[in-house]
Amino acid sequence: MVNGSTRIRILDTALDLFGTRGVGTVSLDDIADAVGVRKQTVLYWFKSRSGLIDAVLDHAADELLVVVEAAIRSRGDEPLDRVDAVVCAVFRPVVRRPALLGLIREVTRLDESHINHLRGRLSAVVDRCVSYLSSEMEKGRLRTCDPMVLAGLLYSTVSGTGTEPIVLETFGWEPNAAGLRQVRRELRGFVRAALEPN
Amino acid sequence: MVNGSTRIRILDTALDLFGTRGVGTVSLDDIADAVGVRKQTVLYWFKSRSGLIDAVLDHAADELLVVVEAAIRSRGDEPLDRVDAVVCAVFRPVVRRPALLGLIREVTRLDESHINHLRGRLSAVVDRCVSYLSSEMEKGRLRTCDPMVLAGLLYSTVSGTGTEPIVLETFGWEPNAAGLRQVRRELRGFVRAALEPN
DNA sequence: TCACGTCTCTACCATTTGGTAGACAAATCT
DNA sequence: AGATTTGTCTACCAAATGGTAGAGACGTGA
Repeated sequence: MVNGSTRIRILDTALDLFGTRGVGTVSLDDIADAVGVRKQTVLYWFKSRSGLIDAVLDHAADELLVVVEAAIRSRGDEPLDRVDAVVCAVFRPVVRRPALLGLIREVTRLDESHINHLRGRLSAVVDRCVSYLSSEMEKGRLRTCDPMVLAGLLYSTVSGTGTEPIVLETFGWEPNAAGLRQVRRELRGFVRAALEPN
Repeated sequence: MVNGSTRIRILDTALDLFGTRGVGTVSLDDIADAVGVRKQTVLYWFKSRSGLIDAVLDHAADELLVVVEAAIRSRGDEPLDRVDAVVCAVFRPVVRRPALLGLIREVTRLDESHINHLRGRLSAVVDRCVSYLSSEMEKGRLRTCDPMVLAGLLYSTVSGTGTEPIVLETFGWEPNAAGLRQVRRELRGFVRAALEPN
């Protein structure tokens, strides 16, 4: 594996295509064409379509973990600020790499083995988030509710907002840089309001 | 078109398959097998795959509209109760017909023509929701923010929560009737907290 | 009875799919 | 130099895909 560049180009391209068009509707030929290579080269680097999917999920998890971990450690003690930092961190790929969250969202359409693969990669962060929310609730610094379900709700809100520009457009929103900034502002306000202690 | 039953069975089955597995990964053969009929029978009732997709989107929009319209008209004057009623209404299909919201969410993966088709069917309700939120904000009975984006956020939260049980499971949630009731309870609390006037 | 519209079927077809086998060139090692 | 490993390619293949053409079963009205 001296020459990693082709492998990585395939991984990147596959992530983009899987994330924007859905895993199930992207063929090996599509990926190969986009990379500028033959399908058999893809199958040289990844022994099957299924293996490629797992590798791409790993790739995506890596990218996401770096961003989230950094945000979790940042910014003071106040939980609302901390959550806000994570929301911003997860929202950043929406602009910089829209396919990333789109791919994570594809998990619903994958089969058990790929689901468990991805779960294994993300479970640590997920557990950390849930127990953090839980401890802050006990201290009365967040609205009291079920921390597990709350984490899921937060994920749904952020990921849904980031991955469904088409839905936002239906609601009358304009898909440009200014529009994106506004969505982020509203998203942050929404989450903050939903979490403030009673 | 004396015998509508085959047509409707195809429509229902296609909605379930499209909604749970994604439009792009379901073939005409899959649908035909599930209905217990040959692919050519499907192509008799719907002149092409693309035509079937539009028809299924109509079917889904019909189901959804009935539910939402009823909820909008229900329950007193207080906007938080009204929104709550709509949230519950949209959440009901999650239990009764999980594929319904899953299909709506597929809109991101469809091509322009199908997107516009669905948009046309839903725009009336969408506009109504946005202007309702807007007027209640002016009266100071909802947290003030951009009503369009807020509507999008609400949609993302409810639909994401309903269509991604797998994500919720990753957060440690248990997928049974009691779990669903709890998710609904938390979802309602979350939305209510996010909307309360400041 | 006969013609006609309705409905589902069998028989194909061209294209695309994931995957195998192996040729060939360039680099690397001995 | 010769042998081997690495990376990409061409040439295939069987299965599945969306779609066409048309046969035949069925009931209904004249």
